[in-house]
Amino acid sequence: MIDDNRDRSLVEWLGRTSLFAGMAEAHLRELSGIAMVVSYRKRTTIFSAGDQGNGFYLVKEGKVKIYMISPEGKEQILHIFGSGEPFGEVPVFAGKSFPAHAVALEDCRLIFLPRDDFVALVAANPALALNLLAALAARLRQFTKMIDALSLKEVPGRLAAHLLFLSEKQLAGDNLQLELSKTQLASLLGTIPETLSRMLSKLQREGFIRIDGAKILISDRAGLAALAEIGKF
Amino acid sequence: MIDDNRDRSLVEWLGRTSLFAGMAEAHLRELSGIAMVVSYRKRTTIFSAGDQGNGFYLVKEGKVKIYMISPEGKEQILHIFGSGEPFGEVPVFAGKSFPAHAVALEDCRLIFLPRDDFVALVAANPALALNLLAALAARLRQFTKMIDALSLKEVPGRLAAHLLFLSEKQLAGDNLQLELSKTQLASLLGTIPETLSRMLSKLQREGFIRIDGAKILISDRAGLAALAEIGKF
DNA sequence: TCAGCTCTTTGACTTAAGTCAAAGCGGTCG
DNA sequence: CGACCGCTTTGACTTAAGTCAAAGAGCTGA
Repeated sequence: MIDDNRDRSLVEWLGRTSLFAGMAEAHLRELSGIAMVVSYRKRTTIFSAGDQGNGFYLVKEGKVKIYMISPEGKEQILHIFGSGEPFGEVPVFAGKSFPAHAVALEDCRLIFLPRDDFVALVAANPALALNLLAALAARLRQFTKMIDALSLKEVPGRLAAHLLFLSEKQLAGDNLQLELSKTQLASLLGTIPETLSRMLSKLQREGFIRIDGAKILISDRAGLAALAEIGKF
Repeated sequence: MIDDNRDRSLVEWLGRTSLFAGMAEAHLRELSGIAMVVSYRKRTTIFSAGDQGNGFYLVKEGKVKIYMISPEGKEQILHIFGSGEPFGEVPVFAGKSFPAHAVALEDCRLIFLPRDDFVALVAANPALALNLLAALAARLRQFTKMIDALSLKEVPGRLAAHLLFLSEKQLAGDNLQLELSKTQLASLLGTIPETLSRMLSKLQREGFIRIDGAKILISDRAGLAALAEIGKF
């Protein structure tokens, strides 16, 4: 679904994403030439683990969840991607298929960049290559933290770390807002809703936080930081 | 420690690594011009999490372990790298510091590539950039599997998957050889030696494998595959 | 060769977190 | 408005895996 009317604004938008920041106008035009804008309804599958990847995506509007599922149905969320973020690049550069599933968490508008055209563009454009390397390296760093958390920290530690991360990201002092349902947050933290619920109560009982639905107030930041650090009570 | 006498053979060796395969001779020469050969004794720290990364490494000889440690001392191994494999690239491209620790598992000879020189080379060399992208994407895929295993599979499932992986890698039919001490293997699988020992016995008792020290014979490949798939007994 | 390591195994026990079940709480859509 | 459906919470129970302790096994080097 190529939409010629929007080429101009698409070029501008692409230039503002971290992936394509700093690219010459001419290259951005080429890029927009190969880009396809596609839409997905909430809860629609974008791709599944094992699918062949013929290109990758950039979130224009909406939110996308990348996740894995065990045969018994337990879900582990790897990422939640929002506007401006790329996903699905692994098969483009490493070959093979997608290692995880992608689903639209909300109605989405995505930019799809077909593999071959895109690789040609990367080969001709060092700045783009370096931006991509930075993006993948940042994601490796994030996965490293996730492995660290899953393997070396208990649930309260992971939760504390996540709350501190959110508070930093939202720049709202000690107030923060959960951006996912508690069920989804549990899945992101590698646990289940019941356990998450108990741990949130526990953190409140011990005076670290104050819970009001999806709003949380950090009342003992230092304590929370200590908990995130050592990984357990 | 630049060793001019070895420039010729170094160029040839670099050209045979997957990272630099397919690069023009001229570029390989440039590369070897910025490369420093450094040696580390067994058990020596190469870098620690949090250290500034001024470049990255390529294993020439020996084995390197990349790992994290919890405050209580539990270790989680992320990778074991051998000859020809690069490590420590994350801070080169994503900025910031190393996310994990690196130690020499054996006496090692490493190639160190300083950041700035190397980035310039990447910018001038699309083939190199694409090789690097492939390497980082492959590592992301591997981490995805690791997160899947840690979060969605129990220890026997992870162990079964690892044994099948080893058997495939070693191309020795149903015979395989553990390449790490069982303590280190436990740390790679996200568990502890006692648990690993019990699970190996259990797999043997149930007829999946036959253990003889570090040699293991797969006696029920299909069963092991099923176990690796569903993740638990 | 044997003293002193580290690695591995086994046993008894503890514990974090998952399972199962049920009740409460909201929204929202006929 | 009210019935339904999904999300959340709570309680009782189970279980996988970690902890602690001790004994064996295997190497290594004096």
